[in-house]
Amino acid sequence: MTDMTVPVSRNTRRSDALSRDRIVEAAVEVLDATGEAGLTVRALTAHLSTGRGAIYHHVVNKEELLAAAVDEIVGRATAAAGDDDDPGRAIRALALGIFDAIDAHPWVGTQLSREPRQPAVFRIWRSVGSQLQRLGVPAAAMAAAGSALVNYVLGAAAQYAAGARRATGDADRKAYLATLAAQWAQHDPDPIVQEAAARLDDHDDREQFLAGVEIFLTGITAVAARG
Amino acid sequence: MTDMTVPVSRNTRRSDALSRDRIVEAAVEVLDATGEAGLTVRALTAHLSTGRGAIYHHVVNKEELLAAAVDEIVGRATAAAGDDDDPGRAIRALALGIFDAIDAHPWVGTQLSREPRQPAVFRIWRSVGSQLQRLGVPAAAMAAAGSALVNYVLGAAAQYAAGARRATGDADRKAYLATLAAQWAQHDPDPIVQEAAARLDDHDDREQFLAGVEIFLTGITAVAARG
DNA sequence: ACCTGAACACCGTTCAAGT
DNA sequence: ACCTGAACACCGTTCAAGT
Repeated sequence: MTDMTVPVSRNTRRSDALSRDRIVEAAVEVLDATGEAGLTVRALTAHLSTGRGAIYHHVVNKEELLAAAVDEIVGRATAAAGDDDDPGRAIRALALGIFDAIDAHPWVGTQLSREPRQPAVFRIWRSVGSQLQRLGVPAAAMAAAGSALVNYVLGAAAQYAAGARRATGDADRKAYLATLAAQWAQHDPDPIVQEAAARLDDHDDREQFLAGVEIFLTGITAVAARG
Repeated sequence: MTDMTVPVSRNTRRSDALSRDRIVEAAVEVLDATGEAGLTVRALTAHLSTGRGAIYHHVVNKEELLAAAVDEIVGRATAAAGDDDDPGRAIRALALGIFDAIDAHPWVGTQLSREPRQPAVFRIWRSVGSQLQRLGVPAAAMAAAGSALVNYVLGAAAQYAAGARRATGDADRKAYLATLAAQWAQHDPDPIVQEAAARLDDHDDREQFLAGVEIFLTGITAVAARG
């Protein structure tokens, strides 16, 4: 069993005033160290060495806190990938940035698809929309194109997050996929499932995620051209 | 004289043995009536008029129970939409079947994207895979095509579920989308967001979901042809 | 074998009381 | 104003005890 305890803050500057930003930062640390289930108000107050009620002085409730933590990570990812001259490359970079953020912080993937009205989702919509516009997608097709890409990215995020949750790093992920493939193959005699399982066993899901983005880009270009 | 024997309970099914199927059926009823948060072991035992521990005689834990409830609904949806001669039409029907199932049972949408290793997700993979095969997607492209489509459907499922959770029926959903659009527009001055919000206000999300399926089908066909 | 329901080890959130 | 921590109203799960 791995030790799941969160290290107590290096130096108890209890005299610092608590703030929303400090609480969100602490939430990210607790989530990274112990996962979604590990973020309890009690764990958070222990990490900040304060009382439970103090949290509620700066944050409405746990849901809002989680949304803020997700937005923190997604904000970094979208900011890091926005400055490519070619909009197609910018979209691939944006998608990969989100993928890698979820690989590093699996709780982000799960939380992103739980609530469409959260800041982080607005942020993704905005980035996707601006790149699709630069790509030349006409206004009439924008809503369909944007939601197709956003839904794909969020769907993939949630699915891959389950793998990343159990296994971070390349080797671990390969092992996870092998197990998953075995489970599928055992669970279902259908030849298509068997085939998919066999391929799952030795593919790179980061590459597969990108292949999906490629399919979308090809589709949106063709649909926009004939629409 | 009237018969004075008071029936202990009109619900004589109490004497029926409890079974896994009966428990799953009851879980679906509780979920439909009170939503995800309403499915507690206590509520379920009340609905079945039994003790808490009895549940654990037939079901491993709450997570497995939820997965079984989701599979029940998704099973009906995939069965209803599998017999079209044209694989393209069959895929659209399959996607719409899942969309409508989530509209009627919003908790399905949220739960589907939470765990890739659940029976309902296998089921969707299987249906999608078999139709893509009939569509002529070569084996080498199958994993990418399948995961693109499945991830899109699951991502959309989760996003639309949030709308359906608050508003079932056409009029309510329109009202929800109008509120969401207003919230976006207020939250963000970016012209692209403003544009998206304006369109969100008067579109049909069922139609938009289908437009996304169309984009992916077009992309898959084009990529498979040149691959 | 199947079921019961009290007990256990947790939750998020509130609020009178302190500084 | 900001913080504390006991108290409240819940959870899912277990298990000795009953039939």
